[in-house]
Amino acid sequence: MKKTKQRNLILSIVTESHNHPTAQEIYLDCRKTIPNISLGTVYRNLHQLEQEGIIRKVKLNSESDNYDNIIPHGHFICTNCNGIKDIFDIEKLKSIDGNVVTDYELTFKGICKECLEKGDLYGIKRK
Amino acid sequence: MKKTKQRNLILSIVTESHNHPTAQEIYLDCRKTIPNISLGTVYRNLHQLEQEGIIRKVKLNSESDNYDNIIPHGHFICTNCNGIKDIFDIEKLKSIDGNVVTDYELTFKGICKECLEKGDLYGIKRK
DNA sequence: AATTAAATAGTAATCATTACTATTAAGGAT
DNA sequence: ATCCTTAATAGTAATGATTACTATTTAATT
Repeated sequence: MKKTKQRNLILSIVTESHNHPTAQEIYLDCRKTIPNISLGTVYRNLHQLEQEGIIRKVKLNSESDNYDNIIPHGHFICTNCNGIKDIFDIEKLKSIDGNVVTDYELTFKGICKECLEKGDLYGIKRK
Repeated sequence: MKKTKQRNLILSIVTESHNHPTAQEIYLDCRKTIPNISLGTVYRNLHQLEQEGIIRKVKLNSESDNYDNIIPHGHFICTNCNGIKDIFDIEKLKSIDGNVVTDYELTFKGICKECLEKGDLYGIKRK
């Protein structure tokens, strides 16, 4: 992976903004620095950086995907103002730091019991 | 909300399948019973049923949204076979029922502290 | 400086979702 | 049971996010 100013800029926007930006938002932000950057370049780099485990894609409230740093944390979405906060403490479910929790969504990833038992790892069924 | 055979069918597919189907999958399943059902009808009913709190939209691995029953539970996605399991027990993070957990995503929803303090509820900022 | 392969900009294509419109059919009133 | 009103539907067109494609540029190596 070659170093380019486009990739560095995209990476810094995702990791330093703490705003969970979408590809479109990253694109607009990039254009302040590199006015003729291509939207395709933004998408391609987001995929590559995600593949390398340098950033991660998260699915929040918006139609489009959001991108975030890889520090493990959850998110709190206010259903009133649509604001999003990072949550590092998962102990108190009814109320977190004064925010009232009315709903949550939890998704784990890993290797399922059946694949482990069969030894069917990295097989052709992999997406 | 009037009762229609299309809506009943869509609802039963979402709540009885336990497969977290996408709109497309629900559409194809519906066509076995109502061959000329419209894809728009599927989307419209999914939205209405979601608004009524009868079903919920979840964001899993696929490009498109998935639909699920409203019984509170998390999901376990196998990164090897892409299978999805419902998770009702959230105690053991490293290993759940024999599945190895390597990653997770947690999203809360509710009303944030700031909105509560301002009394800014159901305001114009609402999405 | 010359070379090579990866990366880019710009554009076209794809796919999920939404919008639109004329027609159909619930469900209440007569 | 028939009429009436309005929501719901089927079918199609439009939108918007993402991906694919291609000629050109550029990072990194010789």
